[in-house]
Amino acid sequence: MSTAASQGTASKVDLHQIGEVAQRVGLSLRTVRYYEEVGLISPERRSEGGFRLYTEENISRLLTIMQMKPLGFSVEEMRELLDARDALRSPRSQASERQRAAERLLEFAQFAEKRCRKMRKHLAAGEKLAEQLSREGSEQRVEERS
Amino acid sequence: MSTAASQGTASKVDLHQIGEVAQRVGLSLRTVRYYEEVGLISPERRSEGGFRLYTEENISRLLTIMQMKPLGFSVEEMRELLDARDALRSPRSQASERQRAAERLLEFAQFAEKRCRKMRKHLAAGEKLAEQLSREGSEQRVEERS
DNA sequence: TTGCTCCTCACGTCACGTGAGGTGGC
DNA sequence: TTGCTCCTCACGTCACGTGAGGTGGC
Repeated sequence: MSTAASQGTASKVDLHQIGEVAQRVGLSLRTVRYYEEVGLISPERRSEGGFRLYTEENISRLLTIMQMKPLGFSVEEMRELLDARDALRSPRSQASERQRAAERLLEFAQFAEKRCRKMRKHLAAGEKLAEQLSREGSEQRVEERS
Repeated sequence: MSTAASQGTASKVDLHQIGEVAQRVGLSLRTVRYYEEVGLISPERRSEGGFRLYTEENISRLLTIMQMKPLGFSVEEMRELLDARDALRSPRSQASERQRAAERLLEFAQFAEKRCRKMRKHLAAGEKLAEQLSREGSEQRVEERS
C-alpha cells in the first residue's frame, strides 16, 4: 500500500488476497467469489494452498463492476460490457471484432446514461422524501381545528 | 381520470382497480400484491367478486414507497416508516406515542439523507463510467507504437 | 356471450448471506 | 503451535417474476 510504484522489476506483480481486495473495493468475500462463479472476474492465479491471488488489474475490473452495480446492471449485462471491453483491448482480436466491440461499448454508454437520468430522478425524489420526513418529524402539533 | 375534482359528494370516493394503480405508480401487479402480503399497503376494500379497490390515499402511500425504494430501503424499513407516519397522523394515538413516532421519522430522515449522499456518489461514478465507455467506444485506433 | 381484468396458489430466479467443517501461511 | 485468513459445499433469504387454472364486470 506504500513503497512507491514498482514497474521495472515486474514479475511477481504484487498479488493480493481476497480479504484485502474485498475491503478495498467494498464487497463481501462472498460477492467477490460469486462474481467469479458467474464469470465476471477471476483471480490471476491461486497460491499453492488454493488461496485466490489478485493483481491490480483484477482489482480495477472489480472497481468497474462497482461503478455499474448501482446503475442496476445485471450480472449478465456486466459480463457483456466487460467482454466487449476485453475484446476491444486485446491485441489479438480481429479488426471486425474490435469494431463490433466498440459499437457494443457505445450502446452500453447510452444505457448507462439512461440509468443515470433515472437515478437523478430517484435522487430528487429521495431528497424530497428526506425533507418531508424531517418536516413531519419536527412539526409542532398545532392542529387545533374542528 | 378527468371530470374535475369531486369532494362534496364524497361517499363512494373513487375506487381504482389494481391494474390502473400499478400503471400509475409504476409497479407490477405482482409487486403491488406482494406489498400487501408483507403488510405495506392494503386496498381500501374488495369488490363483491374479490377485486382489490384502492383510494387515492392508498395510491399516495404507494408513491411514498416508490420514493423509498431506490434509496435501498428494505420492505421492513418501509413498513416501519409508514407505521410511524400513521401513528403520527392518527387522531387516536396518544401524545407519547406521537412523540415517539416523530422521533422515528427524524431518524428515517437522517437515514434517507445518508442514502441520498451515497446515491450522489454512485451517480457521479456512473456518469464517469458512461463518459469513459463512450470515449473507449469511439476512439480511433491509433496504437501504432511498440 | 365474448374479452379483458382480476383472483389465488405455487414454483422459479437473481444476487447474494450465512453457517458448517476443514485447511493454509506468516 | 497458535490465530487469522482462506477454502468449498450447500441451504437460506429477499423481492419479486412467471405461469397455471379459474372467475368477475362492463
